[in-house]
Amino acid sequence: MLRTHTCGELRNSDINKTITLCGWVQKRRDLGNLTFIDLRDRYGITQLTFGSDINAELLEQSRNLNREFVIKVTGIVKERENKNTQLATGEIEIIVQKLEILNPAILPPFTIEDETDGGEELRMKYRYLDLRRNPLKNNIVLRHRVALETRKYMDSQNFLEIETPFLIKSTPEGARDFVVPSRMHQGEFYALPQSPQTFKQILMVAGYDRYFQIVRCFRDEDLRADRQPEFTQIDCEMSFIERQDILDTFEGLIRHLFKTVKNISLPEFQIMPYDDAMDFYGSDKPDLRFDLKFTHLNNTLKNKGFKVFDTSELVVGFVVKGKVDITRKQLDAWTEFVKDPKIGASGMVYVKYNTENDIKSSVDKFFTQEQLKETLKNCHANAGDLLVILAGEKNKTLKALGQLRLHVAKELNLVPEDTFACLWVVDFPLFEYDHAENRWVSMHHPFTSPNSELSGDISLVKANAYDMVINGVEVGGGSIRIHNKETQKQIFKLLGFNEDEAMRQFGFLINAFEYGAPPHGGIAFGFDRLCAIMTNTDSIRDVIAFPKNNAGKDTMIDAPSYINTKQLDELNLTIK
RNA sequence: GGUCUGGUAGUUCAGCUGGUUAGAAUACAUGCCUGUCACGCAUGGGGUCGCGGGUUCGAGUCCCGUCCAGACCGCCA
Repeated sequence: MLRTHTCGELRNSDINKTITLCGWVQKRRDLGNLTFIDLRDRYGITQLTFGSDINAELLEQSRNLNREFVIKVTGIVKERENKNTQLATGEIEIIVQKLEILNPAILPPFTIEDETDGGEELRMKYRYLDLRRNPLKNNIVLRHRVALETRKYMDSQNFLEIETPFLIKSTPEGARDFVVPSRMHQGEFYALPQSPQTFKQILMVAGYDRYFQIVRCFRDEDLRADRQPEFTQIDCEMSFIERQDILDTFEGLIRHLFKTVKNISLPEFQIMPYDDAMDFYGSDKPDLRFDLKFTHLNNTLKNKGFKVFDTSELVVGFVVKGKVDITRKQLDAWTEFVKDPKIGASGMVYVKYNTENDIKSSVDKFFTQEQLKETLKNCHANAGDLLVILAGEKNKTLKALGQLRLHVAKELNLVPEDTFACLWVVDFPLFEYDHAENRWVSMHHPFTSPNSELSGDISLVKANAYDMVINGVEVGGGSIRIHNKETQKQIFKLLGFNEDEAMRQFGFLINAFEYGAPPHGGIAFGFDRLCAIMTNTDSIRDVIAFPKNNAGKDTMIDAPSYINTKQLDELNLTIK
């Protein structure tokens, strides 16, 4: 060992000890005949002191120490004349007796500080420097602890962590696969798994009735702040269970993680049907940290002579408490927001509940004070509250109002910090219609079991599926699976697979089910998203050591990149 | 595939309706300084204004194209 201690651990109790530290030069403060150096490692910062009255030669050498030099010092721990309460080691300093430069460093392109001056692009290219910074380091440490506590909890619940292959078979359903050409079987390709879905179900058939894995998954789709081409899931599956067992087990996991990692005791999770989530929050992943719950207003506002409402399938709104004095300018901005083509509403109506006898709205011409008052009463509004209303085609309007709800909450600072609103959303539709492909597709995946018979209007069939939502982010989702061959065939048929095709793609699973498949179900958590929520960051890049950028590139190693002709020849591939 | 925003010193940015030698902060270098911890003070170096084309007497600024980055839509069973 080159060192006796780390830069984060020396305290008053260590005074007069001779110690050796290694680390990076964070900062030099040169006062002439006295120089201070902040020495940094993973554990913290310790101040080194060089003085002309201690050792003039060393003082001279200390002047050569620039930012990010890697050095080793031996010295005596002394109590500081001026203590620094900001620093864990702020009561002591090291009077250096011996200095060794282990490695000099060139000037870093941005400052290695909590508040760095570096932009995103530079920080990605020099990720090893970015990772030296506390905010990122703390995230990486938290991620480790979340993984560790996940394993502890899952083990305590009798789950086995079992690895599944990365080189598997491509299936056209769902997201695009990353493919890997096979050299030994030219013209054939492996696919990287989008999830270990089929393998974990086969493990259930194999009798490993409680499986989990912290596993990398791959999807070749466009990226977002919360989407990476490779990402990590906590993938889980259980046999001989019902939905409630899954909800209990994994609410337990999340509760354990928040307790052990953040010392937060989460309240009990709400269970909300998908239809309610859409009807009252306009989202299948409602953010329940704030209210702004919708009220449906067809009864009070439709067929009263206002054409826009009368011709709309749905009139719906939400109350913003105490915001009656909001400016016209802001209301106009909200209107513009919902009229944006990607939101898609055609306008916004507001009602200002000034006092009992003074109600002002943008539709005063069409409604009486009494009608407006009744509407406000319906919404449980009080004097001083503001009501905003959208109208139009039902699903579109609900989603638009849901977007406005998030926008308003953010703009008016209605989102409390350090709060975690967790819920289960259940009873999703089993299918949704893909207008681009003109066919029904699974909303979750084709192994999800239905809640009812597969007859009649299949758009009404609910899935035995569930999502866990925290602060408006879908952190996990799963379902009770189909373990019955006939149901599975029926689903494939409804999805437009012919039997040959289904057998070619999923024959191994269908065959396995014939050898005694237990009733089973599972869930997968987005590990990166979970860590992002626990660290209060918006981008999962901040909790991944080496993420890809917006375009799916790793700018540090410069990937993806071209391969040479020899490699292409071996694979019998040509680039067009 | 699309929409929007941005690209100016090592870095983060300012630079108005086009008009002298493109600025600030910070970083860096040199000098001074014995209690700093965002140390201080003084001095100094540092620019292909992303790239290409166009308009103009004149372009960092306007127009077209292109590249790069970020956010979003599509997409993500």
